[in-house]
Amino acid sequence: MSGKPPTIREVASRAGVSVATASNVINGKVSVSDASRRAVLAAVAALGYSPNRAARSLRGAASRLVGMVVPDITNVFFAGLVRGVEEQAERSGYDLLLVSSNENIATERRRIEALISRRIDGLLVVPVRDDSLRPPREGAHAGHLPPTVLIDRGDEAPGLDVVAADCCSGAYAATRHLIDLGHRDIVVLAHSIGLNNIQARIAGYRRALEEADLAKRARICVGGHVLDALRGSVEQELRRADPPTAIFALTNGSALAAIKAARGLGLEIPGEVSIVGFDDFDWMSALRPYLTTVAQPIEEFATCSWRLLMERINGEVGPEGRRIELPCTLRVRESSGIARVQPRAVADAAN
Amino acid sequence: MSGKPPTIREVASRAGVSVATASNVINGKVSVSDASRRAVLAAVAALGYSPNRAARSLRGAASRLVGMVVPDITNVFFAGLVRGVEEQAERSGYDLLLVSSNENIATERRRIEALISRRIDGLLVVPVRDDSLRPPREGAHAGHLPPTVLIDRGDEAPGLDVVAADCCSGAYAATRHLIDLGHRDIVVLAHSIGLNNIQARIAGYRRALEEADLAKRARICVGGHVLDALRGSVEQELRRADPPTAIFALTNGSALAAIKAARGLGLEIPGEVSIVGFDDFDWMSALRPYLTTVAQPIEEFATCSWRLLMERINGEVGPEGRRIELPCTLRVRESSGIARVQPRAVADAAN
DNA sequence: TTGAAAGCGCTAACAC
DNA sequence: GTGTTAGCGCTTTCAA
Repeated sequence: MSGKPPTIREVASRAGVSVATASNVINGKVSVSDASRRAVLAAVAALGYSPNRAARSLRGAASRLVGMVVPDITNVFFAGLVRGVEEQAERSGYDLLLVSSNENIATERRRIEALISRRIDGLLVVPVRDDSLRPPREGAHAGHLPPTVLIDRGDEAPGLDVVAADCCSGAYAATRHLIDLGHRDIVVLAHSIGLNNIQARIAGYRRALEEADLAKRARICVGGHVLDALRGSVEQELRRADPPTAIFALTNGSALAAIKAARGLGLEIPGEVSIVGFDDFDWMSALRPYLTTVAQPIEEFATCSWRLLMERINGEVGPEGRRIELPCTLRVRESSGIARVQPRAVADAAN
Repeated sequence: MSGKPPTIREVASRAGVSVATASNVINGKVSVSDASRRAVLAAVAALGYSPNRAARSLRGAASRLVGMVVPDITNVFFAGLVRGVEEQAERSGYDLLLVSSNENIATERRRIEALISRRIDGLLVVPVRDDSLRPPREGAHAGHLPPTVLIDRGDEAPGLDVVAADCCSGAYAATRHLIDLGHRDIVVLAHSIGLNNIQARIAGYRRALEEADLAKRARICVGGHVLDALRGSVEQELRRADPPTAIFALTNGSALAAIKAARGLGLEIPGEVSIVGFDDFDWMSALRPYLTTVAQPIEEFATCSWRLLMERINGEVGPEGRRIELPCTLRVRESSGIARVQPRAVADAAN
């Protein structure tokens, strides 16, 4: 249909000027005579010319392109993050190239490679694992990463900044809230426990338990990434002889699994089992009961990580990695209530 | 930190071979001696070399890059679409560059421009408007679009394929279902009515109404893109002297608004008002009542649009645009029930 | 103010 | 099998 895109040379010849002049007009840096300018602009319009950015960045110019990697675009938390970052990028005159790693470390590596080979100026990553951005062999080559900021997950890696939530305090507050409501058997629910941020949430949970002399009753339920499997694990937990009176779901996905499990067993929320989730977003407000949850500051994640990235791209900071932790907010709503006194009896009655 | 990325020339000299040989090893096309191959591979590893794709595609090679544009990445429908397409791309050995237009036509144009200037091989777009991909001035320059497939929205545009759902039939089935349940006052809810697919849904609704001699009772409520505003519009509708007994929400966002409005007014679903939504996804299953909805075949959207795109990229089809409509599925669940007999009385009782 | 020409990293044609 | 080299589209000296 559209044949080959026109080059700057065609624009120049059509305008009757040299390519250098055409380039100068297009980039509007150097002073050009009004006649030339008009001619070039006319040629650009007539030809529908748009500069080949690949060639541009080949020549050494900044690409004004930033890559972003998230583990799962259908996760509302990551989607919100993307939206926030995109707004920042727009404002700073950058384009955002988004890819998803599908929680798969090989895919992640491959996609990042693809991004880098497009000569992006910077990289924002929610890594699959805390150490996935670390070079394969320690001490070996750095892998030529552009300025990079890790979000939500990731240890301090050499030269990489990390923006994360203060998950420990958030989880502490949630657990504390449950304990204050009289809960003694609180099970924590997670997809997996390999990630630092999940570990931090568990640490916050444990700390609250310890303070209440409940340390021995800590119970952690790990159910994997598949919704139905996760839900199955919760049901199993709920069917035990000594079922928990509260579930603290450490991610939005596990909160969903917890709700479905309780429903499936015919348990009232929060009457028979309280549920506290993580993250907060629109669709939760249609839930009955409305979920009590630990909200992460998505907007701040976006602005903060963008700021760090810009500082790195502009070379305003040293090589050492920085770590910023943003506070979470406990939003008490309807899904958490007074603990039932005799867990077992009530559970039996439900049958 | 990482200095300048190594070039193929450095790899070649370190391996003691020519750049051509290095290139041949890296691209693995031409036969190369084992010794050279080993040397080059070693150099690549040692240097952490990764080919500059910008330079590659500048040389004329396909970029194996496909761009995708969605109006709002936080919309579960679009997010699901992206996930599906990504899987297809992966399978075909393409990388996916995703950008979002934020339902803004200027942003859309700009981002597409950016994508094109990266020399993508193809483009997948859920356009902001049905005609946003049409060249500004008819008959003027084509704008040098690469092979492009429109998804979900879009008229037949010259040379552009369109993959959409058969919204008309889907909406017809939903309306029919409501009518069969005894509903006579069904209001349709939408963000706006400018889009073809929304028009098609309304057409299906009208057709069902006409068949039941209810054509005169058609009622359309348009509430904009802001959740709270939309919800306000629904509440207003529900507060009328002759309130509807059922709401047919034409998008997942408006379904959410409808639920919140009914809740806010203390109306039982489906006892006092039935709700049927559009789209289907995980979090809906935690809703009580579970939403009756018209599900669009997201997976098929992805596979089908990818297939069309590949056909275009490989030049297997003529220049005329194709249009494919995929069937929707009505999923009857809990939010739709028998219509209450005396709408007004019940509504009053609720106060 | 303008133009000629070098060269970014790479691949492909061609010669050895 | 391997090396030399032209040139992709662009920006950027450097001269005119």
